[in-house]
Amino acid sequence: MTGPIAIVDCNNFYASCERVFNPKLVGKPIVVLSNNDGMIIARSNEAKALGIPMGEPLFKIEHLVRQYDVKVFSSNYTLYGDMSHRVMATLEQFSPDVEIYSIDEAFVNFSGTPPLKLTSYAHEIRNTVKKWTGIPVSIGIANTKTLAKLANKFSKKVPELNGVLNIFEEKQEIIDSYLEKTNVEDIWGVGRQYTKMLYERGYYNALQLTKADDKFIRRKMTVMGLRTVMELRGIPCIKYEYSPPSKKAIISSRSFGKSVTEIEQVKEAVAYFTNIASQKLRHQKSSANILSVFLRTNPFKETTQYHNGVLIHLPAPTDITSEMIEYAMKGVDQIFKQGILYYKVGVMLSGIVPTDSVQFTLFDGKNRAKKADISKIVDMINMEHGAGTVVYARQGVKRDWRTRSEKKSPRYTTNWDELPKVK
DNA sequence: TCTGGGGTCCTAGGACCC
DNA sequence: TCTGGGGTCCTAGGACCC
Repeated sequence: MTGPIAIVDCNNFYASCERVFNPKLVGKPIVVLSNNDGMIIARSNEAKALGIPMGEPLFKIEHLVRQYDVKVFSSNYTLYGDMSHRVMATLEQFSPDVEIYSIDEAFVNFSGTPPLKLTSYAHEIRNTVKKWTGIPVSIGIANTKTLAKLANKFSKKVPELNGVLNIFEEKQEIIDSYLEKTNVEDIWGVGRQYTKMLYERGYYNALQLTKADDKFIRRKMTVMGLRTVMELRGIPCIKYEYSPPSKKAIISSRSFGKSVTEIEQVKEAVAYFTNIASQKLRHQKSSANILSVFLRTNPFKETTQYHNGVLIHLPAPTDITSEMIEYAMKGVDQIFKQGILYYKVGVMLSGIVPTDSVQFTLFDGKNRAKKADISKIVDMINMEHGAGTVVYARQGVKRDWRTRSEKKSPRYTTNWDELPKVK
């Protein structure tokens, strides 16, 4: 049995979040920057209309910013994360089966809704989300996830649709007309490399792709590509996930606000990222078998390039911050080289297992249990009193390697001191 | 001066085993 | 001259997503 699947996608999510608490920004071009205020990662429609591309470094569009008074923001993930929760909670009022796919998108299972009512129900959802959270969303509905994503693109692009396109059990010729109007690079699952390959072989739009030979697709695009093509044909291949499976890898990394050369600074940063990663690990009640540390220079600079990483197999799966920091420091010692301008470091935890399956060995004794308790207590204090209330000494206090973020909006919804003021 | 961070899945190839 | 076959596990690298 296959029912209708909807994708609900927030329009220009980060830019919309900035706008919710700052009505003066309505109608103004807005861009949001990556960590370090480096490049553009989100744009309002007005900014898109000015021809500002995604992923462009800020310095390359300074002239546009000045000329059109573009409002520029550093990314404010605390705000976006909280707004995301509000949107998702609203969706859960309408269906128990909400699969949160990313910070600004969710698949919603509509098996229980009569097909004739789908479109008006989607409009109702759209209006409610806007009213309750201030965030505009667009909704695509179809028989498969890939077709729902495709419908979603049109719901955004075509103003007459008012933010909703439903092609569930639509006549094949109507679906074909949408497929024909979709370039291969706009298909979910087709990226830059596959686009190039497909163009070279004369496949330009999604309709042509549905008629391609399965063996050819399998050979050139692996089973993933074949799944995409099947889904375009209306055959569901990509599962609907009710509750997200635990993460199989957890990464924490960031580029520095300035070049770093000293091993002590690298160690502080690595300890900091190890702490972040292990908190995420405990949050999903998991332990890790493998910890890897990596560091690299800035690939855009012409200084001596160096990148290296080290994979550390932990003697037993753990979720204890202090243990992980210890191993991470040894890892840094192994790969750190003198005389290098470091630009980015990070930590990855993998080989992840549920913590309840981990047995403490006879030799661990009380000491280890105590350490595990300390990690949990630190988490609790930081949750209650704000992140960073208690930190591990290794992380340093000065942290002058920190990321730049000079144009950040207040944490309107999560920080007592930064709530919007009533005049 | 200035170019993100955090994930997923698949495949090929090497090491090793019997 | 002739030099197996099948399996597992691991890692690196490449593709994709937002």
